[in-house]
Amino acid sequence: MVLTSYHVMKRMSQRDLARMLGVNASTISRALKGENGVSADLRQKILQLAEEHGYRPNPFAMSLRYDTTRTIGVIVPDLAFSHFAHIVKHIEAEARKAGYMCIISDSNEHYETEVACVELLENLHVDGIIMCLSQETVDLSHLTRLKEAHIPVTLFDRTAEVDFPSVTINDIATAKQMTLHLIDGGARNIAFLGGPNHMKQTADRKHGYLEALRERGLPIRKELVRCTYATFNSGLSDTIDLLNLPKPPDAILATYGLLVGSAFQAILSRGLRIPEDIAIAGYVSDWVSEMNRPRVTFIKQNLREIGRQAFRMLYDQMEGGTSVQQLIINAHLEIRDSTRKI
Amino acid sequence: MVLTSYHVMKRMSQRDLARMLGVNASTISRALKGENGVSADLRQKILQLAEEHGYRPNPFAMSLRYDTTRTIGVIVPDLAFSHFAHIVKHIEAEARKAGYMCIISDSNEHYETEVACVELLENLHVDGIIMCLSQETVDLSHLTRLKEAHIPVTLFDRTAEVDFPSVTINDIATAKQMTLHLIDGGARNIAFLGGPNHMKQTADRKHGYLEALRERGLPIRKELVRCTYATFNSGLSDTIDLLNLPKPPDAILATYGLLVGSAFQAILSRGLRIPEDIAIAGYVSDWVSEMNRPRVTFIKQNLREIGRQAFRMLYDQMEGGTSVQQLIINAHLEIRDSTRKI
DNA sequence: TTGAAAGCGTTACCAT
DNA sequence: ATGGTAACGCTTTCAA
Repeated sequence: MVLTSYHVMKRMSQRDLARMLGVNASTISRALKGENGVSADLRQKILQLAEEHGYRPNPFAMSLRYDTTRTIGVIVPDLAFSHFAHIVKHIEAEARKAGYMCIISDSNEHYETEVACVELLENLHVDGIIMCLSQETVDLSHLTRLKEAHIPVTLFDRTAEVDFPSVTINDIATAKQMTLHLIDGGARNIAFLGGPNHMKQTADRKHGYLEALRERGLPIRKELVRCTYATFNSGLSDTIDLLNLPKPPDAILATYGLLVGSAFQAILSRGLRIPEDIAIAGYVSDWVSEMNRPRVTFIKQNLREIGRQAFRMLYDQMEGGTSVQQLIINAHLEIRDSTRKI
Repeated sequence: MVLTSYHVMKRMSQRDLARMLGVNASTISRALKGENGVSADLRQKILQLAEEHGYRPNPFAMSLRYDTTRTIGVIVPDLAFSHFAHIVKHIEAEARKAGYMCIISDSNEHYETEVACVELLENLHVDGIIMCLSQETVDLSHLTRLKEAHIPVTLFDRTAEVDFPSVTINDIATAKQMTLHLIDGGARNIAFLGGPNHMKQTADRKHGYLEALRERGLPIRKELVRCTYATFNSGLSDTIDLLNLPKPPDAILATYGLLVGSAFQAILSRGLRIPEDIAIAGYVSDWVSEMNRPRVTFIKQNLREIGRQAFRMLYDQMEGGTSVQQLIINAHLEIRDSTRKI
């Protein structure tokens, strides 16, 4: 076997300790677990010996016995995005506090990869999975399979229509707020850059956008609504298309950090000014907004809370709770320079 | 294809399959592993039954037997940084290709947390660990302990003086390049913002900075060199201090993305212009440079290659190779607007 | 070609 | 208070 060559020293097992002391393994187990049924004397000796030899329990023996791993899986569409990285960071911190380890996987926004990740995690017998769906994901059979196998799942950000516990922000309301803000700032032709239409998140945000237009009595210009599989390049060409329209938009609402980036690039490289010629608002993180010039008007999300709650919801299920709930964490508009005509 | 109702109850084990077919478990094992010693007939039946019932090997039984987990640990100082998130993403991708899962932990730049992470991973019997040291880490006993336990380790970015395989960029050369670029752009009083002095990375970058000054015959102004535990706030106050000097710097070289951010904020909020009043260059990712206005002159690192190579080096060790090597991946200067006087 | 049994580390149960 | 044994899932002898 590959491993044996460098694992020269073997770990101390309870059985080893038992042999050393000439007692039975079950006695060692009792002593180590702090159960009664061991004389104070013997327990003392056992604990000391274990300490001396650096005894560590073997988690695989435990997993094998109890079919629980105290490990959860986390699947994100793209770990390189600051948004997801932040959330993962907080999931990990929360999980560690509760004694769980995290296996992080990256679907790269691809359905096939996502399915493969789920399968791997399933094989690993993780106790539960927290995930954000890829943009490509339409078929949810990998999720329903998890449900059938009684493996707890919690979704965040991008959820499904099927019933799964989920943590999201108030997408409709925030998109509406942002759109109203743009309108009140003088915008009359607001473009909407979103992900694919099948995503509930996109649908919700578009809903909010349309509601705002309706509320202010503005016409819906279909050619200003761009919902496709979102990449930096798709955002770039969509924005260029928009700028080439006979009547180009005077504001852009981008539902995805990536799209804000490409919109910025397309606009600035054409020599237009933000916000004087065209305003931009979008769903980016505080940090991205801050680093950008002009600073981007954005929806401030509590990423720590999203991560924490996602883990808590998963934890509740792992502990036996079964109630399906949708948790909505309120986010709100933060106005910066990209929509403020100076 | 019928992995439904059976999945609901319990996982299929080889023993279960054996009972169903009225054969011995060892026969199932042989058949499933493609070993000879099973009639073609029986093997066929076994494979089909396994398929039908969605049999999946139990990794814990394997781990228990072989003391190998096909899991590696990854520890970063802050997953929320785009730099680390990118590297982790590529480590994960490479590991998955090789059939390894990743346990990601975040030390939050704290020594205690880092030690705790190492301990957890050790207990989990990961086959190896890839890590970037926290800023606080001076004592390396947790690493030498891993070495003694024959658990392969590979460091990246921030390495130690002790002999561990590592992947870094050419820190001295890139810092020198950047400094020369600033000088050649007219800067005469270049400040250096770094991490703590005990970090080899900081030492190397400072080395390159000083070498450039020497080469161009510029005096070293000690009050312009700020090396402390780097946080956004420390960077902020350091920059403010620098700006308050009787003879403030006309350029800043920041060795850490965070410090670039705080320097930007301090400078801009004082109403100074970049690069007209003060130039900035630093170690940020392409993406951060691009999002920023003005775009930041930076050292372009191949984060994918760093992640890939870090995993390869760990893999080699896990496969039995023992050679300690230091791999240096060349990065280079990318000039943008933050140092270009227009 | 197939079966039986032991062992990996741990614990629950029953016996002493 | 302690020992013995079986069990978790799988593989590896060795025996039939």
